Amino acid sequence: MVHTHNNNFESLLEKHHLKKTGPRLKVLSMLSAKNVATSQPDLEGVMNDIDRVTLYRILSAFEEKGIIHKVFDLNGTANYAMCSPACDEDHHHDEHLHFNCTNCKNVYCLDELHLPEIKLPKGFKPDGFTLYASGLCPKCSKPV
Amino acid sequence: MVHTHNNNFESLLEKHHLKKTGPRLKVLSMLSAKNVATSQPDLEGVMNDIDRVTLYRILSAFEEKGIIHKVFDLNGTANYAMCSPACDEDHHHDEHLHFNCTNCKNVYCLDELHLPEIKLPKGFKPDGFTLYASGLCPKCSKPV
DNA sequence: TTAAGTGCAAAATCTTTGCAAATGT
DNA sequence: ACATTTGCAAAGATTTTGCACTTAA
Repeated sequence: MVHTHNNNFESLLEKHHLKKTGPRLKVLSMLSAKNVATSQPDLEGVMNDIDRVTLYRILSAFEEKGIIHKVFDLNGTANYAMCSPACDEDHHHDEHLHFNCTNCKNVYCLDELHLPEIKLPKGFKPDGFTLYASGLCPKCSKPV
Repeated sequence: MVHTHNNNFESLLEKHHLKKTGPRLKVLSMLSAKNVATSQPDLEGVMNDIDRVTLYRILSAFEEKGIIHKVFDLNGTANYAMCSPACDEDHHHDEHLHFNCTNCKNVYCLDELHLPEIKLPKGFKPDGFTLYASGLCPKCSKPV
């Protein structure tokens, strides 16, 4: 996966015709520092210098542009993660696989995995799949 | 409560040591009338004679007892559906398959389907899977 | 009778909107 | 200079809590 520096963040913003502001760069570096999706509350906690409303707006702008994507965890709270390069404004990944750790509560985006083919009952015309698995992540399943 | 035939709803409530009240029976009949999961707002709309708070409490009691289960649609809103008989207080289904129609917004619970086996990266110890598919449901995919 | 359930009011959250001041280009 | 973006205040929406009244058992 890409190792992103500030320069990459800036060009990412440029690419989407968004101004390179402090709050936006901070959100980008927070999100890409983690390999897990981050919940809105957690983000607020870390960015206590950024207004809550600004955060909402940044996240929804990023989502609209295909820079990040939103995933709801098993409690229905929104978590955000960087999109892989395959995502763009018009077409996000079709298949997402998310892992929700019941111990540390982290949400892992396992975008690179392929879902096996799933057959639905007659008449259902799927255009995308999202799989949630819950259980223990590698860190939490390690023997102590 | 009116004396009635021993219908399924009443024995269901009895079984879980819940009193057979009007609001509860109404929720049960609403939910089992539909073969799709119903959102909280939709439920409120139909049950405008029942207090909103009462509805919250009924739903969470039912969920706790394993009578219904909650499923978040792709917008993160809670939808509720009757549990299959395999659900109980301690152990809901491990595998749920939900279909979210992008046209009519209905959420179908396809509990009877089996997920193919999914292999996760090393270290992940899954204990349950939930699959969301989005697209067109049979009704909406029918040619007009 | 009495514990459980309901309804209303009110608090606590969460999310959106409007607008003036600040900032990037 | 100009359009965007931010921060604050305030409105809306959603969910929870407290308490008195009602009801099923």
